[in-house]
Amino acid sequence: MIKGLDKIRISQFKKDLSNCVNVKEKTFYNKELILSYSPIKKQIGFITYGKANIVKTDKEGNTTIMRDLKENDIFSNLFFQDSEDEIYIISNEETKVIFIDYYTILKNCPKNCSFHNKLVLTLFDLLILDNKEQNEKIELLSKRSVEEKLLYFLKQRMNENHIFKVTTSYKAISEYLFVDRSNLMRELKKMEEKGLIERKDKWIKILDKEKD
Amino acid sequence: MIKGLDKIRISQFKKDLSNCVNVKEKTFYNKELILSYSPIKKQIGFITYGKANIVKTDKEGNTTIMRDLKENDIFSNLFFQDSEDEIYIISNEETKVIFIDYYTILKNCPKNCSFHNKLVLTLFDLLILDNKEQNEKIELLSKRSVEEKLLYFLKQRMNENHIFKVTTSYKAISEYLFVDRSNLMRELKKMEEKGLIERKDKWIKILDKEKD
DNA sequence: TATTTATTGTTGCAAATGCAACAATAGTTT
DNA sequence: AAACTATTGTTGCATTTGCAACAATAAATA
Repeated sequence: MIKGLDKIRISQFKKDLSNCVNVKEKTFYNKELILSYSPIKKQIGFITYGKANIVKTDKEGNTTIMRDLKENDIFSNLFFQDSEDEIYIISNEETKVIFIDYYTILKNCPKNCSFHNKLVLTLFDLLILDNKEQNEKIELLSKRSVEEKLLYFLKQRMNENHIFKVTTSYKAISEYLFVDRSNLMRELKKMEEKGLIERKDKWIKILDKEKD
Repeated sequence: MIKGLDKIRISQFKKDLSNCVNVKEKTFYNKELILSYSPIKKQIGFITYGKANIVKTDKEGNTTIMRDLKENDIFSNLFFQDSEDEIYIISNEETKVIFIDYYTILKNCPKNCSFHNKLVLTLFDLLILDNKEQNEKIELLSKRSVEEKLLYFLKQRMNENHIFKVTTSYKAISEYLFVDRSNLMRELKKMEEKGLIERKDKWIKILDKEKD
């Protein structure tokens, strides 16, 4: 899960955080607004528990899921562009988040504590991780067909037994892939006929046909 | 151009860099390999001059342009996933790059200099900027039609007079948008007929029809 | 439990897209 | 200048896609 950062370091990070800067952990329930764009209040959030989505709403009111966020993921309204579309972070279930004010990171620690530097370095690592995940999404969206998008998505998320369980909904997946839902269903059927996948309700087994 | 970081800070950053850690500025000419994926040598690059592309090549040999990079942009092989596809950074013209070894940033500065902390903070800011640009690319790719993709792309890059000059080629743009080139040309013609744009060779004028 | 709401599954159809193939230019090299 | 190469412009066509509309389930709520 966390490749670049080990768990010990993460848990130490959480402890250091409260030592060093003023942080508050907040709990959100399903479908609550965690953070939205703000040109003034720049915050970094760190998910300690649960799941959330970065959701975009354009001026016509169409919403799309930009990113999936999970435990140990970092996010910030710093990342959002000043745009016509509105971007929110919405909890997907009970979610706990630590908020860190951006400017308290930038300025030197008032307590001059040794944590501060470490804090920045860890945030740095987390940012790099986030960057990687964004790259992944760009790769996903670079796929030309729904089949390719879906296969990439599934392979990225399947377990050791090549099984992926739809925990959200097919609707949510279609939004994440930016494709039409009904077409996604049609494509799923085609892929099953082709022998690329097997499907039972919300379980999808990816049959690795691609050996070269 | 650089919104979050002012120019003074960037130029100070460059000076500090050479004071603090071992850096080398390298010059690349057109279409040279600047950086590729490496699980061992983790480097961060900072473009001081010129333009470059992040280019992906899949196992079938299809190449696509993942990102555009320009002066003051940051990049790193840290951002790349361990994947079947190969990712390179290629210069697009004469390009100067400062390389910083990732691990020299993480460990404390041997000289214990005050620059070190500032260095990390600036890198932090640059990473956030990069993150924003990635978000922009995700937004671009989230558009469903070629017309929408193209309009988003053009509006993002047009000057005050609503003019965009194709400095690279239409081919390169089609690769950047992950769409078929011939279709892009067709779409350009349609958009001209619709009165959305005006076009003369490599100049495109975006006519802002969208007033609500 | 009955009712309401959300999701899933299906299909016809028009529109958009990618592909292939080729001509016309523009740009480069010999 | 001639030859070569890369880019641009065009088109027909098969395929893919999104849209709309509706039925069948499943899930949530009264």
